[in-house]
Formats: sequence, C-alpha cells, structure tokens
Amino acid sequence: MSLLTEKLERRDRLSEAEKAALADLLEPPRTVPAGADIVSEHSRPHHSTLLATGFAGRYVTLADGRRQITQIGVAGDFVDLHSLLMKQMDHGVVALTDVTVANAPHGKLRKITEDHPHLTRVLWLDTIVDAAIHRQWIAAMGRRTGLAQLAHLLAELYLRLELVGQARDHVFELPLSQPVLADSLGLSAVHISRLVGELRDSRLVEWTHPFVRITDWDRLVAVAEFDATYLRLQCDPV
Amino acid sequence: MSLLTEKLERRDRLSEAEKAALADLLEPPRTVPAGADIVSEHSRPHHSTLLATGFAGRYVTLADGRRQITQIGVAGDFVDLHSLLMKQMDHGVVALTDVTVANAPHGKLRKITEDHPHLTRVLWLDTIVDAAIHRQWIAAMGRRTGLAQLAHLLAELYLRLELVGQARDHVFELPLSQPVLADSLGLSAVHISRLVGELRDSRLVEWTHPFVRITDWDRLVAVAEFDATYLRLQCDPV
DNA sequence: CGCTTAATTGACCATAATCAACCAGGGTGG
DNA sequence: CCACCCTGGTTGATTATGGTCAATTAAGCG
Repeated sequence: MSLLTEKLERRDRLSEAEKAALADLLEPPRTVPAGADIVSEHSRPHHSTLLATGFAGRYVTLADGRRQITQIGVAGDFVDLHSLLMKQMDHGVVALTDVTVANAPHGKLRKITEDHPHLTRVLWLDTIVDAAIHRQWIAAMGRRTGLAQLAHLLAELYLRLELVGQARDHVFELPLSQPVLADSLGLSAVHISRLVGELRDSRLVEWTHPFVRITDWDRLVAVAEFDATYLRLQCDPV
Repeated sequence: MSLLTEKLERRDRLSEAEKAALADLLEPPRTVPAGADIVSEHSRPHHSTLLATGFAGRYVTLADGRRQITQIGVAGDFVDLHSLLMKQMDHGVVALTDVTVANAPHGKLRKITEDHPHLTRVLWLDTIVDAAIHRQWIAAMGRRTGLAQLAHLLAELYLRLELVGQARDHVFELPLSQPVLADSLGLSAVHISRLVGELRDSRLVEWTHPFVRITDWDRLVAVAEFDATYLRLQCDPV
C-alpha cells in the first residue's frame, strides 16, 4: 500500500475505489537536493506535491532576506495541497534534507473532488490539520518560552513521524540543523543551541545528531503543555 | 443576497443551485454576548457557525490561564467550518464583541460535499485562507518587531473588513481592547499601548477608539512588509 | 456613585538577540 | 594526502526588545 493511502487511512477508512483513485494520482517520484525549493514563493503550480521521503519546510521570506519556517513537512505530507484552490502560493517550500517527492496533477485532484466526495473530505481534512498545527505554533510563539516551544516541536514531530512509521519508542531521526530549527521557532541559532543544552541537562532528551531520544515523554509533554488533540490522530469517519 | 453568498462570490462565481444550497444552509441567527464562548475548547459540535455581525477570536488556553488568540474572525467568516471534519475542536472561539451567529448543521454541510463539488471547493478554500492567515501570523510573530506585527494586523483586518463592506477609505471600526490585541499578537497589554502610541506618533494611523483611520496605507504596508496575496482576494475559478 | 476594566506612563527586570571567538566535521582542490 | 574553507555547534560578553510591577487616570456600567 502506498505511503499516502496508509497515512490517510489513519484518519478514516478508504474504499477500494478511493484507493484506486489515489494510486492513479501520483506521477513517478523525483528527487530534490537539500536546500533547493520544492515549490517557489508566489508560483502558480499545476500540481500538488507529495513528500515521499525526507523533510521539507514551508517558509516565507522577509524583506531583509531572513526567513520564517511556518511548518515542517514529513514523509506522507502534501506540502502544497492548498495550491489546488489557492492558485498562487502564499509561501515557498524548501527541501530541508535531500527528499523524494511525487507530483499530483491538479487535473486529477479536481477529478477526485468531482467523483469522490468522501475522499475529498479526507484530503480537505489534511489541510485542516495543517491549519491546526499552525495554531499550535502561534500559541507556542506567542505565549510560551523558548524551551517549551522547542519541547512542543519535538513532541509534534515525534507523533507525526510515528504516524508514518518513521519513529518508534520515542526515538527518531531529526536531520535538521539548529539554524533550521531557529527559523522554525522564530529564535536565533545561538539560542537554539542553549535550549538544546537545557533539554539535555534536564534529562528530557538525548540528542546525538541526527538522532533524538525522548527519555522522559511525560515530562517533555508537561514542559511543552502538549495536547495531541490537534493532530487528529484518531480514526473517525468524515 | 446573503452575507455568506456575497463573501464566497468574491472568490468565485456561484451557480443558482449553489446559492440555493447556501440559502438553505443556515438556521435563524442568534446572539452571543461579548466575552462568551461561541464554540468551546475541545467540544464536538454538530454544526458549524457563521459569524454574521461582530468580531470573534479563535483562542487556545494555556496551563496558567493565559490565552493566545490565533485568529480574529469578522462578519462573513465561518468560525469553525473545520469542525465538520476535525470532529473535536482544537481550540475555542470567543465573542470579542456582542455578535450574531447562525448555525450551519453538519448534516447539511455534508450534503453539500456530496451534491455540490464546486461549492465544496469554495468552502474548502475558505479554510485554506484561514491557514494562510495563520502562516502570516507565524511569520510576524517569529521574525518581525511588535510594531510591524501590529501594523500587519491592521492591514489584514482592514482588507478583510473591506471585503464584506465593513470598511472603506482606510477607515474601519475596531471595537477590540488592547488586552485582546495583546492576546492576538503574543505581547503584553502595556506594550500594545506603547505600540499604538508609536503608530500614532509616526502618523501612520489615527486611532480614536473604536475607529481606526489608516492615514498612510503605503507606509503602513511598508512597515508591516504586508503582501495581500495570502488573503486570496482576487476572483479565480476553483 | 462606586466598581471594574481599559489606557497610559514610569521604573525595573528578563528572555532572547547580537557580536565574537573558537572548535569540529565534511567536502574540495592543489 | 592534506590544506583550506564552509557550515554547524558551542560558549561568553554585551545589548535590546519586550515583560512585569506599580501607580494614575479615564471610561463604561449597575
């Protein structure tokens, strides 16, 4: 079963016809090297892009060249499903590691919205979870300390990676540099370094790049005030 | 024509059948007083709620009781359209002023997704614009100064209010207190007061509560690094 | 008319940014 | 093979944006 089908089925059961539509959706995978754009800012794509392996980052560039990463994409994520309806990208998507991606032509996606209402809702839900993730980032950036913010990001990434079989037993590979984490949390790279040290010192995580082991999940969740509801991990008919 | 139809038609033309489905969607309006929840955190609504008049705020509550507002809803916004598919709310929605709202039962919304693929896409687009707004807030909170953040919020609200006829000639009514703005921007109320003073002193806005006049739109946009692409204001077939 | 919330201002404090130096590792070219 | 360079990680010193505390005034409301 494909990665995409597997992931969507974690949210709701799919029929055979729906699985067939998904199987027919994707073009052959291609690779994008770390640092290159998967989707450019302000572009008008004619396909959406599924991230098959690696990590991607949605980002917006500021006038002075600095950037803010607004979400981290992991395997199984559509990085720009919304471009089907937004038409023009409001942000870019960059490969944070070497990645493989597969195009889903907008024509086929649109056909799904015409022929498969239930599958359409499942895809819609995917963009809704993106928005929920954004809201948690806003709450963390606005009202939590840097330490809680970093702890929250680790908890989020662990659960999202676990969902697609990329993490287990509170251990996962996180091949992201501290400058990338800084752009994600809206902090400086120097401060990220200090925060990682703090997490290590307080025995919440073991972090031997690129591997992270969450040694005390409960305390990490407490520090982050993490509540997984927003990831919509449970299976519920839509 | 109803407020909802009018607003959605700014994004794409609707057929008569679609307008009829929308006309049949909403229950009679009800009022909610300022300060009361329109939708509670973690609830499982059986209808989505359209904001007909007034201002609403999506918020998440932190362990110590403080809150972060993650989006400000204006007339014409579905404040919890995503509850159709999320099932459980990942946040609450509070009335920031006295408001009137109308329920859209999930049964009827679901029927729209079965019978009206195009209208479904238009509604989907509405949740996608919400996500885009979230991303701009993240960028502002992470990488912009408080002044730019406040300027950005004013520009966003002005354009969104203009879209539904609630603002014109760079003047609009903003009946939100500084503590509410503080919870929205992730700053303290004291700091908001100083920032408002700064905006006034630099002759960017005249702000005689509750009315805001943007006296120099171009400079405000420059200070905020505001780019309206993300609001998807242009009409484009989906 | 007194209670509560909002707005403003001043003094002081803290979280995180910036600047700077240094070290480690990986890739490249001589 | 090794020197070099670039990026990333770490640590220290200093600075700054914005928070907290506190006091005062103004404004809405029973």
